Amino acid sequence: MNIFALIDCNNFYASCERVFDPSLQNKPIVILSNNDGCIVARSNEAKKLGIPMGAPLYKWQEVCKKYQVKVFSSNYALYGDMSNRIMHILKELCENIEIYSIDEAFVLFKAPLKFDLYKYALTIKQTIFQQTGIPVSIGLGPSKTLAKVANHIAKKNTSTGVFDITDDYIRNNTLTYFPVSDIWGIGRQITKKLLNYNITTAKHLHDFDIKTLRREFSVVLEKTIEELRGIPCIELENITTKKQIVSSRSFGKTTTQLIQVEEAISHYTAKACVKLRRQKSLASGIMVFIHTNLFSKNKPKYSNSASFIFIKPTSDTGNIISSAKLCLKKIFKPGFEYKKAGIMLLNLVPEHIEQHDIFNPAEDPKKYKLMLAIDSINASMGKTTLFFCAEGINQKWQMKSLQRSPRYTTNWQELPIASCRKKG
DNA sequence: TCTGGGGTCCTAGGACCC
DNA sequence: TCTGGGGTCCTAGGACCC
Repeated sequence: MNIFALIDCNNFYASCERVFDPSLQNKPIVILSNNDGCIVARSNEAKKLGIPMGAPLYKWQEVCKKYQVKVFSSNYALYGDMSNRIMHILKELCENIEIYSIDEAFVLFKAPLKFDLYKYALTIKQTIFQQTGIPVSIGLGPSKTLAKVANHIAKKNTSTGVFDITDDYIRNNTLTYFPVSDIWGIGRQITKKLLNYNITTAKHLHDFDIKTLRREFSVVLEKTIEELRGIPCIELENITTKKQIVSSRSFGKTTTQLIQVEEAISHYTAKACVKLRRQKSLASGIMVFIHTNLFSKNKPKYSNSASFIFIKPTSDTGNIISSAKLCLKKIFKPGFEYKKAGIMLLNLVPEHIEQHDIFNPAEDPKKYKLMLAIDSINASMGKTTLFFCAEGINQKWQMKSLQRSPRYTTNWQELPIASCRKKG
């Protein structure tokens, strides 16, 4: 039997902060979303205080003060770099790996297995901790969904941080106590609907007549049930080319000025184009959206979007920014206080498939080379070394990030300093 | 004062065709 | 009095994930 493993970092963002500041050990930590708005990650100590995931910081400000919770802005330069290091180690230790998110990866161990998988999982865990300082948990099972379940258990109920759910007896036992809402793919809406069938645990779902549920729900739930039964339906994916690329942000401060929204849109477009070229794709179109603060009770609300289809797929930042600006002009209405804007690159196609004909000659190769040159300069000398004028210089709309820790691993000025003091 | 950002997949329903 | 039916393609929106 093939076995899936899910390797998941424990409280990843909080753990990253701790690696470089050991005084944070055993202290409650929370990490904020972009713009310092919501709490998006918590250490175990913070979870114990009852601080929920996704809560706006201002609602928990007092609790944070009272219990001296350390509050950080998100530091993606640091988290991304730590993630790369961990995935690199995994690739050295395992053959078939799918990077699922910044802090998670699936590994497929193909039958016949020639070694003790449980022991090997312990080795993986120890190696990652030794080389990066990040603790991980590992779940093992015959399907991805079961590996996820096992990972949950590994995090909460084991001393080793590894749990294997492959054995039938262990699986049955575990599913009996596992809430249906904790299953991968079962969200709030489906949990609510399942309650009508008295399904509250993973075991209930595992045992229920699959055809009945198929009629009421979608094929997605059907697959989940099969997976709980140990029949893998969700394969390991190793392609990481995106089908669309989104770049959007809330502004640090609202703005009524077209020029500022234009700068922001241009900046987001430039960022998305870098990603586009990195995965060697071309975009067939762009969608631009803007809106005011949709939570505000007393101010006028407005939101709108517009899209533009290119004559032929492209990855040229200059051209795409011009199209983005055209879209923005169509939907921008003066007098509103804009809070957020963003763009989406649509229908991405691989570079090499691009069809040329006499009416649509290939993109100017010089322009393409220029783009690659800009990308490589920015990659080696810092993201903002070269940028398009349209992105603006003041960038008054830039997000808030007041409590970011140093970018310990990616910025020369912010490297951690080791000092030794002489005794006596 | 203060409410994230970036993705995927599936389905229903409309438009259109013969 | 009676107003087809089947197929495809596209899009918007919902649900989920981290």
